[in-house]
Amino acid sequence: MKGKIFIIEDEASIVQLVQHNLEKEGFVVSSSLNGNEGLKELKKFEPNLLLLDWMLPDLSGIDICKNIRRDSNLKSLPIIMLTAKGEEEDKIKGLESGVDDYVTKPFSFNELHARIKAVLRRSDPNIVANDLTFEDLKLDRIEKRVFRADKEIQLGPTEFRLLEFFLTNPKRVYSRDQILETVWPNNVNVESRTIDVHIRRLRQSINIKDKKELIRTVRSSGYSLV
Amino acid sequence: MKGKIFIIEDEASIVQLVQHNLEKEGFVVSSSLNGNEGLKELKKFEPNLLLLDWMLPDLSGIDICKNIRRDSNLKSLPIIMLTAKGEEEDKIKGLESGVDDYVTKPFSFNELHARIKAVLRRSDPNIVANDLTFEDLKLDRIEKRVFRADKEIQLGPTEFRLLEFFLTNPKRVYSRDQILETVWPNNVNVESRTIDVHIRRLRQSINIKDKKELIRTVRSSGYSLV
DNA sequence: TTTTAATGTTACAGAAATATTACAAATTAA
DNA sequence: TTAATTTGTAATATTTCTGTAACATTAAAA
Repeated sequence: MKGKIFIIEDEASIVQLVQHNLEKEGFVVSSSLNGNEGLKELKKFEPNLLLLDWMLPDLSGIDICKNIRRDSNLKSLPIIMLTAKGEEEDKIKGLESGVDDYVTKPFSFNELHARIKAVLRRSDPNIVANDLTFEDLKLDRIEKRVFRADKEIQLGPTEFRLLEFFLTNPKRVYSRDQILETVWPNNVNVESRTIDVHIRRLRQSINIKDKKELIRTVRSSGYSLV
Repeated sequence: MKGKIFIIEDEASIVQLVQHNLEKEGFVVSSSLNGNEGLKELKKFEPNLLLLDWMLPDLSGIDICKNIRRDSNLKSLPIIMLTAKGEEEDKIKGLESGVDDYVTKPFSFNELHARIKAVLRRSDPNIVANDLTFEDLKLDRIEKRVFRADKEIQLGPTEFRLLEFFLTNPKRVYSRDQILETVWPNNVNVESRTIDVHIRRLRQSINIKDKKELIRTVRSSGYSLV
């Protein structure tokens, strides 16, 4: 069971696409095209997460949000809001009124999916897969622990994110730029060579003598997990 | 380069979502919200594939289709049509008028993506494939690995690119100049004879005893995969 | 056959990419 | 605050790759 998601969004085509994709991912999904009805159905449906459009014909997203936070049964329902490009003020209002995250339209499904997983991971950990494994390597996202051959390994924050990144797509070769984009916070400028150093640190931590090297260097291309 | 895709579809939200997702996948995408303009832009854009809505405000999908098939430059342009649920008759008409495949709304992006790859693989194979194979030779572009008869082979960066190049058009004979242009980074000046050396290195790596030579020398013309 | 042009082979020096180390600044914990 | 940890970079070491030149071999032409 992957959890239940409710969508309140007035653009039918968006609802269809998102709903279809989420169902393919194993979520149980229900939706409503307007705010007032949505609120009612929502209470019956008891979702684990709500996708909420910010611009609705009847009720505004902020009203729905407040309404939910006032309701003791829904108080802790995670909400991801869908905003149109440039509605920066709304984002701020949204975050103030208790929204957990936001996604700007147009968004790719992958982007939305990643946000949903991230939010669910915080609020409802056993709904989402939290363990990444590869061979005798295991990474627990909840407890932030890493094991090699059942022995716990201590990693610094950056090395943890780096390994987490590699584990989401083992074997695939990533360039330094790709690694930088994904593993480092946005708009941070670090030398591309810096990655070599972190790779070195990660290698040192996860390598066990007599066990094979897990990180492969692909000259002129990047690195991958092997 | 993954290829260029043009979209003619009047629902802006669908266009946005599909375009965004396709661009994330590495395609170059352009689009138009109506038929007449679309046809014009299409000719300028020169896509590898067209996504065509069947219900447009001005021109019908079938008209566009016929128009395209009549144009000698666009004759072989692969078309995937987007139909609403239950327009079965249209599908038949569509296939008769030269559509390559169709997708029924609402569709998941993955579904669409799969269709696109399938159609492109037929029409324009080297745009989409990540695995290149020829006889018992296999090159994986994602993992950057090469196998001969299921045995992994280690190649340097240049030899890898060289083999990748040959694999996109096996059997075809390439002159040294053509090889140089494509395999070497632009505005690099290397002796044409240098290629002989790399060919030699590649041969040494991919040849297995008792197996036939895979690279053929065509005296005074160049080399090819055989 | 001899000659000639094209390709094959080899070795090697410089270039390029990566690995390693050390350290100071920044961040976090105590 | 001090101490400990983490980070990014620069400097240096090491490894691997590249291009070329010199010489060898082969195939076609004369």
